[in-house]
Amino acid sequence: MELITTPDELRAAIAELAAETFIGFDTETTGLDPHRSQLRLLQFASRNQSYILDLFHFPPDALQPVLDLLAASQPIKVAHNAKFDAEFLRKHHGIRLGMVFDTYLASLLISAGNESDRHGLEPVAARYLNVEMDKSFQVSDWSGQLTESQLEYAARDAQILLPLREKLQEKLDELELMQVAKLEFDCVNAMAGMELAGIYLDADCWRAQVAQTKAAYDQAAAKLQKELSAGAPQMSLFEEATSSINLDSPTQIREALGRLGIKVESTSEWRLHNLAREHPVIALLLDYRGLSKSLSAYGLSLLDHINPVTGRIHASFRQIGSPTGRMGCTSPSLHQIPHEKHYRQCFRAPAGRKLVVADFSQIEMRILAEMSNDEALLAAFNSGEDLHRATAANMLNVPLEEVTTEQRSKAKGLNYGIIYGMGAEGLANRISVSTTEAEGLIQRYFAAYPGVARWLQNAADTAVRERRSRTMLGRLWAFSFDPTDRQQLGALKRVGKNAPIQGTGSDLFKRAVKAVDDRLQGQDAQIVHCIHDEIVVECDEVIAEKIARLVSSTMIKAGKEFLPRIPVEVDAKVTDAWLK
DNA sequence: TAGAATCGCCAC
DNA sequence: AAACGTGGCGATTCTA
Repeated sequence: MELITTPDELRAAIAELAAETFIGFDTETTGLDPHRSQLRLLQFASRNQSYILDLFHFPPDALQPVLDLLAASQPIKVAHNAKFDAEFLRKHHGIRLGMVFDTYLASLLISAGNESDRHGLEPVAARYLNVEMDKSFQVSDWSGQLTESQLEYAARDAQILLPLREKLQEKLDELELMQVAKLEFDCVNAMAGMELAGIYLDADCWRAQVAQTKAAYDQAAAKLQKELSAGAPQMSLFEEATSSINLDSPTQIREALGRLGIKVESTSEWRLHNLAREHPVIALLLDYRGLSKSLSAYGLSLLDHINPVTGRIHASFRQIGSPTGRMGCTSPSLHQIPHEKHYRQCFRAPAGRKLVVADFSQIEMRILAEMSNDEALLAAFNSGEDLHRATAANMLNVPLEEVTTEQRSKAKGLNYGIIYGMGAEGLANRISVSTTEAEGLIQRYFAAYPGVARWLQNAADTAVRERRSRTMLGRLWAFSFDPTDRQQLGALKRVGKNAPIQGTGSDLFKRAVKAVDDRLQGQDAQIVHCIHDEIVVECDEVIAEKIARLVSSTMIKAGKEFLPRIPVEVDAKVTDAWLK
């Protein structure tokens, strides 16, 4: 291990590192938030030497060679969760990390959805190299005088990455995951940029929204409490004041309903929904639940996530958030903000700026058409007609213009349900028809789209036979369902149908995210949010229309790579707030 | 009593 | 007494 303390030593180290194909790269920082913490150490490893650069004791104006090395596409930087390091480099030194091999993402891909595998550097090194690493220094104080053992720890982290990459590369090749790995590695910079930028939330707007909800909630709670207590035994005023029903407790609600003569097995929404018309108290309960959810999940606590330095919300994105490759988002989960206007209008563009909200239209149905090669479905998309209307026409063998609103709505339910492996009962529930009618509809659907029927059957069979599935780019999900268990077999078939579609959607979307992020370089525009098939960009208002066209065309081009036989449509809007 | 498990519900 | 997929999160209830 060599501690670099002078520009001369740095030049020599860079010369050696630059000659490599791969170098290990890691950083130590004084904290986890790039906006509030400092970069302390940069650690590099070549095949035979490791270097540490202490940024607290090195002239800042002599750093350029190392920044150039990091920004260059060669050598490839091997890092564990490179997004983290990339954010600090972008924030404090204004550079984008060049080509990376991310051992964290590689490990996730190789695990193929196995939830028991952990993916920190320590467990990954243990799993693939049989090396025991002591990570206890990770949380040590990296802001003061560093001890020799801290430096050794730091160097070791970078050193292990090269042998780890070799092993992971072997596995990726073996499992034919290199294409999807490349896709993921290429997406790291876009993810880093998005997290670092964050999204602006108008706090006053949000507070007003919460206050309004709170008032409605109080009213609904009081009314519901009164109605539910009607069946309770007579109580003194004191008892009434102290022993009220906990409206958030399914158990207590069930008991209270029972006293009113309404017997229910469970108080879940789908079960209560049909009873709401018959019993006003149930409608009241559902109303209360909506407001309660709104206050707890989308209440003032969201404001706690506003970063004091930037004034914006920097959610944590997980690039591979599920076995299908969809991203995950936490702290807060910006993926589950309701789309009612009073919530989303608070996510805004600051003064002088605009948001471009762009999403792929019906992308999973298009993927189904492409993968299944179903002639009628392909034709439906290529005709440019409304998909659900065309589906209804195909199912009922009637001309397009004769399709009624109700028929279209049922066809829509089928189109969405089918990609989740839905059965007759599920469909019946969803579009409010009898199970018999639902069975008939599904039969008609498969008669209209026989290629889809064949593809779905094959996907389910393959899932049961091989207990795994792949996307167009080869992303793998090894299922842990037990096919001898009846229920799990059902789930296995449904996931077998859905995973290739949803997963290919992820592949396609990530290609788009990377491409859009690349195209926005050098412009006053930045991706600030991603939700499965939607990209939100914040930019200077003067260039917003141009950016919208750029984002849209870039997304379509990325989509076309996956869907050569189907038109790809993107709805892109320039707005002041996160609204469509 | 703290953490795990479950319920219920938001997104795509 | 559900079973159309993927997730996260807050409140309640269970468990040791």
